Amino acid sequence: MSAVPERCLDCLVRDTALCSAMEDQELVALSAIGRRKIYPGGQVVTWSGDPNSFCANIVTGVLKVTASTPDGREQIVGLLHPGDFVGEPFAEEAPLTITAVSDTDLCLFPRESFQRTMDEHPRMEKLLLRRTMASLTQAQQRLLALGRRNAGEKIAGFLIDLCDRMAPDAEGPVEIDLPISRGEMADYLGLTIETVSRQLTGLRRDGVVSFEKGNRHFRVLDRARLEHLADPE
Amino acid sequence: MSAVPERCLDCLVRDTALCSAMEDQELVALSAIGRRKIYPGGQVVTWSGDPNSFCANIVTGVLKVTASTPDGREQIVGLLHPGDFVGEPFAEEAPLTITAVSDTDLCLFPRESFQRTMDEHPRMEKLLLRRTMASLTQAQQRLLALGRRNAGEKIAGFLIDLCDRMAPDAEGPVEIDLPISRGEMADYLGLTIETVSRQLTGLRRDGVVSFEKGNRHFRVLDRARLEHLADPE
DNA sequence: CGTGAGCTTGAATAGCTTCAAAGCCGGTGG
DNA sequence: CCACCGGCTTTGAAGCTATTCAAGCTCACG
Repeated sequence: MSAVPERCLDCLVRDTALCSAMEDQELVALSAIGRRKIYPGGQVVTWSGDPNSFCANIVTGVLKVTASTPDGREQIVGLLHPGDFVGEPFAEEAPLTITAVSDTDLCLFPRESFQRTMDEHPRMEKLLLRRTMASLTQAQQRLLALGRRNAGEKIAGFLIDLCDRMAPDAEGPVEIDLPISRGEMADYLGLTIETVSRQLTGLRRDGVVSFEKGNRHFRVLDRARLEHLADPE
Repeated sequence: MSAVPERCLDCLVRDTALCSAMEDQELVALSAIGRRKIYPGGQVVTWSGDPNSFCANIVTGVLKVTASTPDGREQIVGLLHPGDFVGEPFAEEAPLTITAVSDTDLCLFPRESFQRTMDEHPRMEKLLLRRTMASLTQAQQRLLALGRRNAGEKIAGFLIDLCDRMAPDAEGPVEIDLPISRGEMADYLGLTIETVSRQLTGLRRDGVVSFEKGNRHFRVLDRARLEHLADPE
């Protein structure tokens, strides 16, 4: 009988990824089929249309999930962070392209083995169901943003969401590092890079945010105003 | 010991709704907590923000699921048909507004009882997971449409999807009844009612579709062209 | 110090929306 | 059976927002 490997017991996401639904001794089953792999930033993890061989947990790093039109227009449909689950355990063909935004450490599972393991561990399956439901609700909120909000509202909403994720309970001015480039913000919000840039300089000019140490690092000076811009009534 | 009621055994969606994952004898558990209710077209089933008390299966009819901004802009994030599951079993508060588009017959379950029943019937839970994953993939494809496609592509794609749903394996000209109004198409595609109207007359003028017997009934004359308009390369 | 990728800024344009009015169609009542 | 009403839809003209195209800028890195 095999033991739970060290890489699981002291894993950074032991208590936030799907494995959090498992007792230590159950981890044997998952760890037996999982292996770690690091993808450098910019590298593609899965191409849309390829055979769908893997699922994964993110240990460190950020992934973007993208859909595109045949003529090359791109839409980022999701950004995934440490602890998040990656993939579609039931599709034969990968529906979307997945790319590492920064260097990313994944705990990979062959899709079919993962399905079997899930069958034997209902608590993990239940947790995956809850998370998938939550992802769906989030995607639905984003449908509203893409379909009905204008550029300013999209940008403000994006920054608010970032704050909530990075510093859920901060009071004063919040400092944030953007995980993605201007071009990726554009692909996330259904805008062009130029529109993103103009909206951000607008916010800076109005004193709502300030940028520092390069244009990836910024500070929210007036959160109330930002919230009002994101959701005007 | 109670028996499975007639309304379940000869239910129209016995083999397509979540119940299809259950043996006849298991249905006792579900039928014990479910009750049928008919909502007339136009009536709201759940308001976003209300306590999330119910889930349901659709027996007949069509529902729309909408999200809106505080100032009243609306986005249809999903259309649901007979056999589809409705609701979010894990949220305390309903995240979205659900409205009957046509007269709709629902098989309603109190949310908490439904959760318990699901715990005891893993096959049903598994089916719900599969369907939720599929809904997520569909929502992600719609994010691409809303974020990156123009009005003509949105309309063409919508009509193609309708054809695939209504007549998956038809060859010649397909006849379709639109389940929704122009205004609802606009809210589904992130457009205005006027733009939807203009695009549709454009398609008619170009001989791609024809409208008959009122503007809810149409015929696809040139599917190849419609597909090309939906996904140009 | 030079180079290049990523970002910003400006001007012109296109596409969708807004505002306004007229048309169509189904249902109701005379 | 026909006239009228009201909601939905179509059409037109004007306006505005975001895109496109084109420079120039910044900054990290060799």
